[in-house]
Amino acid sequence: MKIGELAKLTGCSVQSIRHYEKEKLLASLRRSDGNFRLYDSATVDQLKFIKHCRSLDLSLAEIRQLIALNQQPGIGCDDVNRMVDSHIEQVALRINELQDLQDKLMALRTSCASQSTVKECGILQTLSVTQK
Amino acid sequence: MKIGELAKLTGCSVQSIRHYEKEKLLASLRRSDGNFRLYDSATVDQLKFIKHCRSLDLSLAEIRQLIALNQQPGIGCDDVNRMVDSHIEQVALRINELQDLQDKLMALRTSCASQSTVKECGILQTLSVTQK
DNA sequence: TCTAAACTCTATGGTAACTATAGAGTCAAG
DNA sequence: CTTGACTCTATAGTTACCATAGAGTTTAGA
Repeated sequence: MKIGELAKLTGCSVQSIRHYEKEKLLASLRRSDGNFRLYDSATVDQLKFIKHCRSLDLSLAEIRQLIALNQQPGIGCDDVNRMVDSHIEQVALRINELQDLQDKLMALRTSCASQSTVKECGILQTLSVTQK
Repeated sequence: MKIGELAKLTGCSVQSIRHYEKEKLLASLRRSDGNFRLYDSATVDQLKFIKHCRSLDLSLAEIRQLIALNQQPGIGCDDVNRMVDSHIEQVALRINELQDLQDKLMALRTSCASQSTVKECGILQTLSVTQK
């Protein structure tokens, strides 16, 4: 099949697929006489794997690592566990950051009564004050 | 004062300051005979304002808007409120996304017993399965 | 006075994971 | 045999910077 059909089957955009190839996440492939990329059902599965990983916000570099690990069935999978653990940690950190941010934004929001003018706007005044 | 001192006083990097200038967040300025940028204490305040906004994750475009609004003291500040509200909404959305992600990652993590091999790794198996 | 260190300048390329575009070539149907 | 749909490569854009190169400026010490 050609790239357009692969895209439809997996829900990836054509450009993403070419991007993954450039980033070496998709195995080297055959080309038609007219230089079109040709794929088979194995590629569909590979791409779905990648898409699943991306939906978990794993980076392309991490996915590349997982693919490499996957090709050494015999070795221990501690590395896989470590990657997922560290990813969970990153996400937790980011959630905390965003919650702090949310608190600050809410506080800021209460500082301006609507119907006020820019001159008296508590938000702009607050933003002009040096942070602690 | 020159850019290095401004950077020290505000905690911004020299490059950031030059970047803000290019993005028209800092007013046009004087230059020394040797073409060095020269600043005064008003710039320190402007830059602190910008830094405060950035700490709230406002984009440079949003900050540019706030600065423009700030220069029209008489008009209503509904636009300011709207910006902050929409920002709060964006952050809330992102937090929800990340929490969903966190749940998925935790579930994934439980699918692999440590001491397993890659071949049997529940994580890799799970990732290979098509998503709902 | 000379010189070396510290500072500044502009311009450019890199980051992440794509999207969008241009300009050209390929293929299938009517 | 042509038109439209598809594909190709290469390039620029997104965001808010950071890093670097290569050049010029300033300042402090010898």
